[in-house]
Amino acid sequence: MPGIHTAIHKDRLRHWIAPPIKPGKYVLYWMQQAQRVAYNHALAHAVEISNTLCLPLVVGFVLTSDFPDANLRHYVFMLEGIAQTQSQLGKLGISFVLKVGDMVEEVFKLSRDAAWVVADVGYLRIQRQWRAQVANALKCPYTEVETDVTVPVAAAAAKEASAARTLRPLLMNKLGDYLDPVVLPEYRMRQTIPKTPHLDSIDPIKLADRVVTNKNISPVNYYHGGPAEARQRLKKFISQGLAAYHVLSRDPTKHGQSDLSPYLHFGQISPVEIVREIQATEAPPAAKKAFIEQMVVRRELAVNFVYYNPGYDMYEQAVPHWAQKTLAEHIQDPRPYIYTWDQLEQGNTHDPYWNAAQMEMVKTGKMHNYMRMYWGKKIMEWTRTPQEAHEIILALNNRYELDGRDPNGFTGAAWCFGRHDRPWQERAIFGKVRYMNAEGLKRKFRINEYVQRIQTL
DNA sequence: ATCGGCTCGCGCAA
DNA sequence: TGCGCGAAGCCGAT
Repeated sequence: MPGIHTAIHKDRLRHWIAPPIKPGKYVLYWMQQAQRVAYNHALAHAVEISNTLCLPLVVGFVLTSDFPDANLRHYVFMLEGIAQTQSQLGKLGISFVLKVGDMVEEVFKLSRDAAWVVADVGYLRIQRQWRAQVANALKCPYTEVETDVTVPVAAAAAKEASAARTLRPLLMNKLGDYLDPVVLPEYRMRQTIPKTPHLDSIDPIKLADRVVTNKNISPVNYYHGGPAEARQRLKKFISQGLAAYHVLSRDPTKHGQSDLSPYLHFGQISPVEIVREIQATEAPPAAKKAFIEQMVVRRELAVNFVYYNPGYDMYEQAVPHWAQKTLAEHIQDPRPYIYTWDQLEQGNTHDPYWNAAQMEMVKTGKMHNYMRMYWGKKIMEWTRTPQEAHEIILALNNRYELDGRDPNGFTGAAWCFGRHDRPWQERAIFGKVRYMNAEGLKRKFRINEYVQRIQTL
C-alpha cells in the first residue's frame, strides 16, 4: 500500500478501497474474527497505519444478538475473551469500543469519521456478506488482513481442493513463508488520545444475558474463553501432551488433543503462533508432524472448502456428486434404526458409544475428534435421508460445540458424506461412502472407558 | 497383529 | 488419453 510501511506479508492484505486517504479523525480496526491482541496481523497493520497517518486507533467490536445458531454458550465463551482483549488493549493505550446491534449498521456508524478501516478476515457466508456490505458503504480506504490461517487461503490454492492430498503439499511448501513473528509496533498515538473512552470492564455473563436472544443452551464449565486460557492450554499441551500426540490424539479414551479448537474458532489464539511454538519444541518429529497435519492441513482444508464452495452447508453442494449418487441409490434400503431429533439430541439411542459422544458434546461443549466422525456417520445411518442427516448433524454441531459454525464443522459434516474422501466397498444405506461401526471403536480402543468417563461428568 | 483390496476422480506424464 | 495413487476405515485372509 503506497505510503504505508508494513511488516505484514502482502498475501495477507486485501485492499478493497484504495487511497487517496480521506481526511478523518482516527483509524478503525473492526475486530470481528480475530478477537485477540497477540499475533493479530490485522491489529498490527492497523497500528502501522495509525502511526503513519498520525491518527489514533480505535478498535471496534460489534455484538449482534442473532448470529445464526449461536446461543448463550457461545456468547459467554466469546465475551470472556473479549473482556480480556479489551483490558489488554487498554494497557496498550488503544481505545476499544463495544457496540450492540446490527453488524453492518454499527460498523458503518463506527467508521463515520475514520480515515481508514482495517478488518480481519472470516470465511463463512455471513462474515463475507458483512464485509462486502461494509466495503460497499465505506468512503475511506478499507483493507482486510488475513490473520486466522497460516497460509492465506488464496495463496495456498487457487481452487477448491478435492482432498487433503492435493492441498497438503501446497500448504507445506508455502508454510515457511508465512510464519514470521507478528510484532505489534509501538503505538505512537497513545498520548494524543484526548481521553480514552472509559468503558466499564465487561461482565461476560451479564452482557450475554442482556444481549442474546437464544438462551436455551447453557454455558459450559469445562472451557472458559479468552486468549489467556488459550495460551495456558497451549503451554500445558506442549509440556504434557505434544510428545505423544501422534500416538494418543486419535484415542477418545485418552486426553491426547490440544483442545484449542474453541479458542481458534473465536480467534482467541493465532494458528501462526501455535505452529511457531510447536516447531520450537524438542518433541518427536512424528508428534509435530501429526499436530501440524490437524492444525494446518485439516484446518486449512476446511477453510479452502468454505471459501471456494459457496454451498458448504447445503447437501447438494457440500456432498460430492459420486456420493450423492450412491446414497440416492440406497435411499430405499431398510434402516434398522430411525431416530427422531429429540432422541438424538438427548443421547437416547441403542448405542452407548454414540450416546456418550453426544453427551460429551452437550456437557463439555467439545466432542473428541475421532468420535465426531463416528457420531456423524451414525446419524447418517439412523435417519431416513442423507439430506435430513446432514441437516441434523449441522444443527446439533452448531448448537452444542463451542467450535460450532466453524469451517471445520461444515467440512466435518460434509466429510461424513464423502467430501475429501474416496469411495469404498458398497454396502447398505452408505452405498460407497465410507462406513464406520462400533466394532472399530472396540477393536481400536478400550471404548468402555470413554463411556464411563462421560458418565462421571 | 498385519496386509491388501475395496472404488473413484484427480493430476501429472505422455 | 492413460494411469498411478490416495485415504481420519472396514473386512477377510494370513
